[in-house]
Amino acid sequence: MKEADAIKLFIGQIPRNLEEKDLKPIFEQFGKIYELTVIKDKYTGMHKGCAFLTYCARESALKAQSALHEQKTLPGMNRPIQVKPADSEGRGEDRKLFVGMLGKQQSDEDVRKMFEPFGSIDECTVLRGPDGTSKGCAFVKFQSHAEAQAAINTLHGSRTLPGASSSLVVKFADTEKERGLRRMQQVASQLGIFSPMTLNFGAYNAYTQALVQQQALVAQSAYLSPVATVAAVQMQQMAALNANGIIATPITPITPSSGTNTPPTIAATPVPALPPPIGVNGYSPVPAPANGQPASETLYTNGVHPYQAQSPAAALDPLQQAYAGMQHYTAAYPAAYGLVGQPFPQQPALVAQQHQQPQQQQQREGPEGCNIFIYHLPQEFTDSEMLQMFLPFGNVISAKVFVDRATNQSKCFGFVSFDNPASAQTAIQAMNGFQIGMKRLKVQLKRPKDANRPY
DNA sequence: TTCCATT
Repeated sequence: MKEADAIKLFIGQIPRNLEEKDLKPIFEQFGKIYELTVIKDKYTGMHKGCAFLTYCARESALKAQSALHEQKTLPGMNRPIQVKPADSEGRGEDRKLFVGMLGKQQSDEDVRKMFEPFGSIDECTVLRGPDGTSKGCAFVKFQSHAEAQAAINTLHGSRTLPGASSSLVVKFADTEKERGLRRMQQVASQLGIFSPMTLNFGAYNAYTQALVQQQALVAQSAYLSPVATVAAVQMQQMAALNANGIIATPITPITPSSGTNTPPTIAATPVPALPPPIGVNGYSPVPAPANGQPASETLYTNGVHPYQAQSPAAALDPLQQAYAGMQHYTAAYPAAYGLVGQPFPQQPALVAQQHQQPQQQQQREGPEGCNIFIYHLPQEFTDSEMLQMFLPFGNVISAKVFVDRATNQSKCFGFVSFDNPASAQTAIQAMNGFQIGMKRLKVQLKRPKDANRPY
């Protein structure tokens, strides 16, 4: 039926309204088709805009590739059709580079010229927005890993291009997994579940899993808007990542309620709506403390005692953190919070304090040495989330994210004040350099007001 | 400053 050395092709950039029967005529002209499958979402059945194609003859695949790949654009598509061996056919990894800090003016050709000396280039594309303006970065794929590595060695940081804010970045491009994680963060923040206690809990992961399955079912029944369907698909991707062990949490299968269920809400405030923990089985990524204290003592002290030096987050080597990426985020965040194994956040200490001091609405500063400055906060972090982030380290007097007056957008920095310097120091130790996504928090003592005016 | 999708 098919030759032993047949090649499975990946077909990309096909309109989502084209099914196998529509695609067949396009490809049949190059030979007899053994198998043609449009790739669909596992849960929603949504057409993903690409397909796999195997010809009976290897020769047909080669002919189709040279005749079609990047050669024509199907109706409704912005980019030319892709016809190339599927990833499963050979290795495609570790030879593609991400190039950052390009000037906005550099073209594909400019970039190609820069990288040509290091080897044979398979692809070279400057990333552009919808309006065609360069995003200041590019992908360059070499034929071999060694060539790509050579380019990194020579070019990375070698110079600063005109119009770029820092020196040239040349590194291996994100893997599929890393992309997935990035997307996950985006979705999480869009859904408003970015707050510290989300994503990190076993209970929440199980909850997410339940949501995913429900959403998928409901989406299939066409109850949901396209936006919600997309969300469901992305949630499913999150679950897939989860299942791949990136988030080291056991997943308990959920049987969705059948029949006349109301479409669940992906709520803006999911935390209070969380169901009881589901099948977490006491799993915790935090190692037992070495000091002989019962683990539960460590795990349940948030907001009650200042954090100890043995704080798992504080103990992490910053270099480890640099490579741990999102995994670090998911694993160490709850540790920093002392929240692992506890499904719901504690009563914030600030609430009680505000209660005691109802009149004082001012931003309160603690004494000198008690106030910390936090920079590189996630854009979507609010006062409350920052408060929660720092509660484990002591009594928080105030937590304020600075907001642009015109746009109401966070300026991504803020201040937290404690009632004693030790808490501030503990917070700095634990959270300075803490990685969230691709950024790291900068946490340091707030400068005294007159710091810049020595006299 | 991370893309267009890889059962």
